[in-house]
Parts: sequence; C-alpha cells; structure tokens
Amino acid sequence: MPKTVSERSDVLPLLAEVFREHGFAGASLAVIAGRTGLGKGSLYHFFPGGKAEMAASVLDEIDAWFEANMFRPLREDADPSAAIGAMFRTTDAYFRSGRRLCLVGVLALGDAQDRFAERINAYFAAWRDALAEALRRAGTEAGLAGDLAEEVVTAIQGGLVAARALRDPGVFGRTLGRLEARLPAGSRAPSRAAEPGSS
Amino acid sequence: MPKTVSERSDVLPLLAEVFREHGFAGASLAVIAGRTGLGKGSLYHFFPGGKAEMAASVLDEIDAWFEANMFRPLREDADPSAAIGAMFRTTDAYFRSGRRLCLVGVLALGDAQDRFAERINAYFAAWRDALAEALRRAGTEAGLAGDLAEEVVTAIQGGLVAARALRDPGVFGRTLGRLEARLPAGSRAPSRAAEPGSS
DNA sequence: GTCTATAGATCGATAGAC
DNA sequence: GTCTATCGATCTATAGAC
Repeated sequence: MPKTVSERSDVLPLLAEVFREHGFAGASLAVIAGRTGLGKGSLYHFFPGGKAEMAASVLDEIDAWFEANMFRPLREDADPSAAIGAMFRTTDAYFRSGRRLCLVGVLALGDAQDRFAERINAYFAAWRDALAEALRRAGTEAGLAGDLAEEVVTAIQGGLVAARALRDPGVFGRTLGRLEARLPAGSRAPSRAAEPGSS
Repeated sequence: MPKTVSERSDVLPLLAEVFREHGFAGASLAVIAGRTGLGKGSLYHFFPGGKAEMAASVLDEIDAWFEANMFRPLREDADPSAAIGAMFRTTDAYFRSGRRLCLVGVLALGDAQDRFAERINAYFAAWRDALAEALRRAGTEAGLAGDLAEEVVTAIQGGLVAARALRDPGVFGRTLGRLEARLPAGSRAPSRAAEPGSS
C-alpha cells in the first residue's frame, strides 16, 4: 500500500488540486481534510497559518516549478527556439491538455485576488518576460517579442477558461497550436527529427 | 434622491457586480445585503430560491443582453462586417476596457461550475457560433470562420484574466486590437468615416 | 414589501488526549 | 504527528412583527 501522507511536501499537490477545483473561498477545511486524508489537527500542524498558509505554500511550489522547468530555460537555454517549443509541450502536459485549470488564474478571478495579488502578478509577469526574452534571443525584434509574449500568455489563460466553459478540452490544444504557428519562423524549433544519440 | 430599490429588475445589476467580484461561494448574503441595501427578508421575497436563484437570474439577464446586443446582430444584421466591428466596440465597453470581469468566466472557474454548467456552456457556444456565422456571411470560408470565432471568444476571456492578474487593464484593449486586425480584410468594417446624418 | 430575530448547519481554528 | 471534541463566528434560510 502507498505510504500515507506524512510530510508537508506530500500534501502540497493534493492541496493544489483542491484549490484548483474549488477556489479559495470554496475550499473548506472539510473538503481539504477529506481530499488529503488528514484531520484538521494534522493540517494545522503542517500549516499553522491555516488555509491562507496552505494556499501560499502551494503558490510557492508552483512558482518554483515553473521557474525551474519553463522560465529559466526560456531565459537561459543555449537554444531559445528549442526552449520555446519545449514550453508549448510542457504547458500542454501541465494543464492536462485542457482538462486542468490554472490555479493562479483561478485565484486571480476569485475573491482572494487581493490576498495573493503580488504572487499572481509575479507569476504572469515572469512567464511573459521569460518568453519575450527567448523570442528576442531567437532573433525577434524586442518590441514584437514583448507583444507576442503577452499574446501567448493571455491566450493560454483564455484557452483554459474556454475549454472548461465549453466542456471541450480540445479548445486548449487548438489554442496552443494557433499560437505556436504564429511565432516567427526563426523562433520555432527548426525540425522535429530525432536528435542523434537521444532515445 | 434616487428611488430606493424596490423591483426585482433593479437588484439584478447590483447582484451581478457582487458575483463578479466575489464569485458564487464568496458572495455571502451579508455582502449581498450590504451592496444592495436590502435586508435578507427582502432578498428572499424577490428570490425565494436564495443565492442560487439570484445567480441564475443574473445569468438570464446577461444572456438576454448579449443575445439582443451582440449575438442577434452578428447572425442577422444586413451588414455582417459592421456587426463584427460593433461587437469589438461593445465588448470593450461592456468589460470596461479590461477593468470588469466576465461573470460567466468567473463562474466557469469557480466551485459553482457544475450548478451553472449548462448556462455557461450555452453563453460561450452562442457567442462563438454567432461570430462564426457573421464571418461566414462576410465571405469567410466556413471552416476558417469557425476557427477564428473560437480563437476570438477564447482570447477575450484570456485578456480579461490577464488584465486582472497583471493589474494592467491595457492588456485587454491590446488583445482586442490584435484579434480585430487578424480577421480577414473583407469581414472588417471597410472604413471608419463618419456616417452621413449621424452625429 | 421590509425589517429583526433566530434557527440550524457549517465555517476556520484551537485544545488536548494518545 | 494524528486524532476527536469543541469553541465562537459566520453561513444560508426561515419566521413573524410591522
């Protein structure tokens, strides 16, 4: 049988899903306790600050994950075109091809928008700026790069909202496809041929 | 002094703003009573079904407004290009140039998504299909028209989310500008010259 | 039609046994 | 570290005076 949750880091992914599906106001401690399998006592042992600390911790983990897996490669990878292509594939995987919502977007639209305003702003700005930097490094003029980056980050959120609202996850994949196809040719991966030496 | 609220139809716009800003779960009756200036007794007199009926009534009113002011013109106006141009201007005005959220999007992402799933789906589908019909009537091939309509409706939602998250309402206007510029030339209003006889 | 008072459930959070 | 019991606040909704 799987080891029962007994570390704070084990609880974070479960908490993230609860906030994603119920929002901050809708994620009651009863729901959280049920989903994590932990009693309220255990939850307050891990998160003395209560629900607010739980959500903040989840946002911290999400920030760190995106920074390591998407933003830093976009800014620093030796091959910016490859990093941009990887971004689209990672985005599709992370959001489960449109079946999973963006927690940061959910919080931005919910009634806890003020409480997490700084973190929400930082997440979107970091994504936009990292993508703009990758486009610029791939040869796109700076002004156009900033405009395209804003459009991509914006449209991704729209794709998630529309996929959920229309109950058609395919909307998200089509949105990603339109965005990737619209980028300057030089900033897209030149080929999909397998790289020598990699499986 | 303004007449105090005393009809159900007078309360709906106030209710809409409360649900927009707090979501369904976050809009407590205390907040609703404070914003509308009505006591709980009066609210239940107008809406015996409670909060759920309030939200449903607001959605009904929004549906009717969009149907009359945007969807029907898109489907039936004699000049489809003019209707498309009017849609962008109406959209910018309705969402206060990015300072106002879309209630349907808020509900789609919140924890009441199941309760209002049918209405949410119908709103987005009606907008997409009406725009696709206008594009088709303006000469765009049917498949491309459907694709463009999905992109526009999706990106509008993304623009609202990003404008709120980045605390930069200008994101929304730039999103609308990019979308309008991308439509086939024949489906856009041919000129912005003032119409004779109108002020 | 609008109000106050309040019921009954659920909320976030705490205390303390084990 | 995890649980149960419970507190006080807040929630939705109802009852009834005016």
